[in-house]
Amino acid sequence: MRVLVVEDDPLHASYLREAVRGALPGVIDIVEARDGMEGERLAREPGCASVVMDLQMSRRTGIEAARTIWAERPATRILFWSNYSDEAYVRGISRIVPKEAAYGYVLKTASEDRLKLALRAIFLEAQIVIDREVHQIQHARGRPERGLTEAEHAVLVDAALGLTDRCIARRQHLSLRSVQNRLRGLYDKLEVLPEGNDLAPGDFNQRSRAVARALQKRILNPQELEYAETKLQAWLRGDR
Amino acid sequence: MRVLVVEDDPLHASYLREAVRGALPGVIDIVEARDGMEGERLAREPGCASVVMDLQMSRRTGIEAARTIWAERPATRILFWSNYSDEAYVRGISRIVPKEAAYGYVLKTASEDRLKLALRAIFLEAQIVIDREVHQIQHARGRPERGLTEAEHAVLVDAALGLTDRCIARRQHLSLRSVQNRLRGLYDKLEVLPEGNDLAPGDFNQRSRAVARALQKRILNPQELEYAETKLQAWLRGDR
DNA sequence: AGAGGCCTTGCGGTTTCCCGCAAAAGAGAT
DNA sequence: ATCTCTTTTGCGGGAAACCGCAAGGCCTCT
Repeated sequence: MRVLVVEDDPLHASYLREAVRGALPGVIDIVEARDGMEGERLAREPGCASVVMDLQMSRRTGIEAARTIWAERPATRILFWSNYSDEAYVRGISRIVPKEAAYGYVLKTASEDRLKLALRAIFLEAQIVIDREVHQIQHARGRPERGLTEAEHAVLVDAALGLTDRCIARRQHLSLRSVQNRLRGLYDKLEVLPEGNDLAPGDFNQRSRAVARALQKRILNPQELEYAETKLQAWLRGDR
Repeated sequence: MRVLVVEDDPLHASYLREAVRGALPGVIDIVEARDGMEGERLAREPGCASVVMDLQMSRRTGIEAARTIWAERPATRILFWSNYSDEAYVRGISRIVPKEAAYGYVLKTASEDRLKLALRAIFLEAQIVIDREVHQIQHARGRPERGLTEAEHAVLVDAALGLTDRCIARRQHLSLRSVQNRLRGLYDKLEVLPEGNDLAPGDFNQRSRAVARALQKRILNPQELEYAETKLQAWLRGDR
């Protein structure tokens, strides 16, 4: 059995290496990559069906790497090992995970035992393992009152990138008014206006405020926006 | 001699501990804090004039902790040890460092020797040590054509928080038109409109686009915005 | 003092955003 | 089928953002 470790921090990488050796005695060799780009490349080597992946790396995010890995070989088992449980990450992952894949999401704050348990469950038993803190975010997204719809999220991202209502409408195949309606809903859900009383009616530009709130609430994060930006550039050139 | 280590990642903390012991044989004891809050408290202990500080911690940023530490005892020597060299960090630090303080900024990608050298230079010799990569950003800020003025930066932050032009004007003690002028300058410097040709004239909301670009260029980061948000809330309640 | 720069401010006009109102178009339940 | 509930779309208007133009203030240099 071969395991690929994708992690840019050398200290964390060596810690992971020890944990993998301890948890999985059957491992023959451990391959390491220091960013998503390299990880994608090494994942193409034969017999590399088990990956431990850090999110938040410099050159290429773990989510982007996982996207291409799963696109090429959907049966690959990936354990995401991250500092944070931002909704942005959770949403990004749950959008790309294929039905046939086993995967996991373990926080770096977890104990070594939890990590080893997850390694065995995912790579040996093909189970799904999600830290509770992460799972709660996943769960909240399902409820309509909490969390954002996929559609709302898409509009939010476009607004955060700095597109006008009209351009968002073209991109999402909606009318101008519908985009504004979606935004209106976002302003409510993100609690753009200060609670209850309106001491400061004209103090907030709701559009920009919504983006700020989404960043505060970890619904958006800069890495996600960076990825969305490259897709936007492609769209601006190609389609329109 | 006593050294305070403020670092939320246990792996990095133990690495730091070893480096401090190796570089400074005269160290009697090493105190550790796992976030900025705890760091501020422990820094008040007597004889704690040397601090190694991570930026980017969960509960309270390293910059915030450094601000209060230096406000209370400006002679404290602080070595910032960070993953990134974002302009947002560099700007934040250079705003709060007192004249009489020795300090340093070393990236986590630096070798162990570089780290040890910096520890000795700052804590024993009271020198200033800045990694080259960080220093280049500091330098670019001085030039007027590159980088943003303090005034422009303040307006940018307010806009990113979602304030209207009018509200920014009140906050910065400017006229409405001046705020719009500053924003206009920002739109140029941040290259809000796609280069040269204007294929898409009405596609961008420049205000939101400017924030997105600033995040991409690491001129703003979410932690900084979070701090600015608390200051904004205080201002909204108190002054106005 | 005068000239040239830069920053600030005001005026006026166009565009975009924001939103109430209401009609049309599904989706689902009884 | 009809009756709801939700979503989408259009219309219209008030507020904010965006920007060219120009007048005044403050600085430096000669």
